[in-house]
Amino acid sequence: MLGKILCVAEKPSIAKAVAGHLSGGSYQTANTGHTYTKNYTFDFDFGGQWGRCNVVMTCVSGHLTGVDFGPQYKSWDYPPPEALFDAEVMTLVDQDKTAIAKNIETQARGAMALFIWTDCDREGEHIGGEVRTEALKGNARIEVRRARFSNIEKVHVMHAAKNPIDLDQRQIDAVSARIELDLRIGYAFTRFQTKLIQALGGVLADTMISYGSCQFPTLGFVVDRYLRVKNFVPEKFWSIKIMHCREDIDVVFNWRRNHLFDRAVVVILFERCIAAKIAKVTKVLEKPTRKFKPYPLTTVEFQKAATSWLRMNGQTAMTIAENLYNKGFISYPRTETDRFDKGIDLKALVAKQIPDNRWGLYAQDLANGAFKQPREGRHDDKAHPPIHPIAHCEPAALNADEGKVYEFITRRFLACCSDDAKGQQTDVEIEYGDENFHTHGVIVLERNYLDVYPYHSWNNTVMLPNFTLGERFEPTEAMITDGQTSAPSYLTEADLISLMDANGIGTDATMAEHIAKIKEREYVFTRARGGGGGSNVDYAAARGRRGDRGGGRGPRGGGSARGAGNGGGGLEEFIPSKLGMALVDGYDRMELDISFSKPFLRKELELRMKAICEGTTTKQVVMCDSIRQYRRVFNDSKQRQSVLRSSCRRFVLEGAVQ
DNA sequence: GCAAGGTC
Repeated sequence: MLGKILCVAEKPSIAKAVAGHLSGGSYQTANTGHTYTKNYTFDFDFGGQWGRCNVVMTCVSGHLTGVDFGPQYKSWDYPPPEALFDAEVMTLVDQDKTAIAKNIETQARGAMALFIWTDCDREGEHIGGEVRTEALKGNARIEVRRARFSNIEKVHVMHAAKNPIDLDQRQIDAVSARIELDLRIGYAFTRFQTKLIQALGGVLADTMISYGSCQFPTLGFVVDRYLRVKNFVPEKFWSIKIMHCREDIDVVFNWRRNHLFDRAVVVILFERCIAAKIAKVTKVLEKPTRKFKPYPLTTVEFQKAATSWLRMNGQTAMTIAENLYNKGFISYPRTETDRFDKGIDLKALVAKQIPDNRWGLYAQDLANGAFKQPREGRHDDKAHPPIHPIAHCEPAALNADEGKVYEFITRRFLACCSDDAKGQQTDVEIEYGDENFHTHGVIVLERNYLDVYPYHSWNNTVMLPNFTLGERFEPTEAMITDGQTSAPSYLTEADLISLMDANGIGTDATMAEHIAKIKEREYVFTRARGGGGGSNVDYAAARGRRGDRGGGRGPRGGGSARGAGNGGGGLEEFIPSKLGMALVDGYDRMELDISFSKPFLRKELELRMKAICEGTTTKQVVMCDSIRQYRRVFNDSKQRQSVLRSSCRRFVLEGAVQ
């Protein structure tokens, strides 16, 4: 009779893949009482202390538990919100996960060991801790180990199975600190500001005004850019442009000084050029150049591309990618990794695209020898490869939006496996009077990846006539040009995602949700770029539109209905509502120790989590310090609440423009 | 009625 080992992965796909590798493809499948999870049974030789064992491989579906306050904190009236900073927090298995928890508890009975196969990131470690808790309920003596793996190639999985490590309690602690702090500050401030602002009445009387450590900085980015556009003062400038026609080509030479803000100075310098009459070629440089193929695709880059090039919002794009993943067409869509692991057979993946009638010939070309190893980015989450197609998919099998996403992911992958585009560039510099001018030409010689990746273009090519170093010529024309500095643009969703990414707001899997959330709360709205008159839409009008939808919330989770239509093609840009402006303005005027509309608070939490992981501090210390800090900010906010109240009155009820 | 993070 063989000993038993229970293996638990973070999600069904990993459980199935690992079971397949360890069993050599033959395992028994049993239901668990939960729709998405299965138990796979087989034998495997773990070597060392365990030897050949009977294995049950199963999984959870993300986090097993959630946190909440006790029933005595249900009311928003009593006790006051600040009580939530000390209130006991309960950790309970989610309602819809009880069957999963029970399955682990049951399977742990009679098992010698529990092997945890959750993703090798911080959240995965915490999920591993949740799995351990359930297993120990069924078997207090079970030995708990953790498999360390960064991809699900067979060799790698086998190695992970035979070389388990321990769960990292520090990472578990770091995540549980984050969970508890987000709950306390989120609930406390949501209740505080909602009650405060609802009391103003009018359109605000029944508005939910949530606070979250990710929502507010996201709103802050939108407001910050809005104000920069609004407060922008254009400045006039002047420049000198030289034209010369040779070999029937009109060449434009641009001024090395670019432009100056003093017209009189430009006129003097221009007159000296004219007086000199003859220009002299001081530099002619021809050299090869290239346009680099893109990096392997991360989730953040996928969302930026989808919102910029595929005309859909980030949330819709993610939902579609998840569907394609669940149907087995693409790899896991939540990844920070922008380099392919050495073990992965990229050529085989390319070959799978040969049957396609859009890019099949191109894939064939790569397979026939044009294949180039993808570039290696610097990010590796050690849990998932870059997003790539894993099976060919006929267009007819997908709806329009799914088709666009699949096409993008596939073309991106083929582009990664191609050669860079190559060209020849020419730089010519001239001296004219005391001033220097330059021109730049490019000829594309080999398009390479551009042939399969229409999202990039290299069309700004300019062919230059021949110039010789040291030659002198009289320019055809010289003129003073004028212009003015222009305001930055309002944020696009891609810009917003970039800012969130750079500032550690949300994760690849949640950024789109935070953006959707601040739209749902009507802190911000989007409109087609160039639309509107430049002032933000009235908050009351926005509320009226919600009423038109029948008073209910928008379709839950159903991004596709609204996400697909972007008003016929233009890029969408983000504008704060009057309520969004009021919130940022109000909290800014309160001058709290730590700004709510900036990413500082979240960044601090991230640093504290990192410190817990590195062992330089503990969860207890972090909880104590953070709660003290939050409570102080809360008390300050309460004392200065009239400031927030008057901002809301001014922006929303009295309709101030700014 | 409130958060952010996993995942289906």
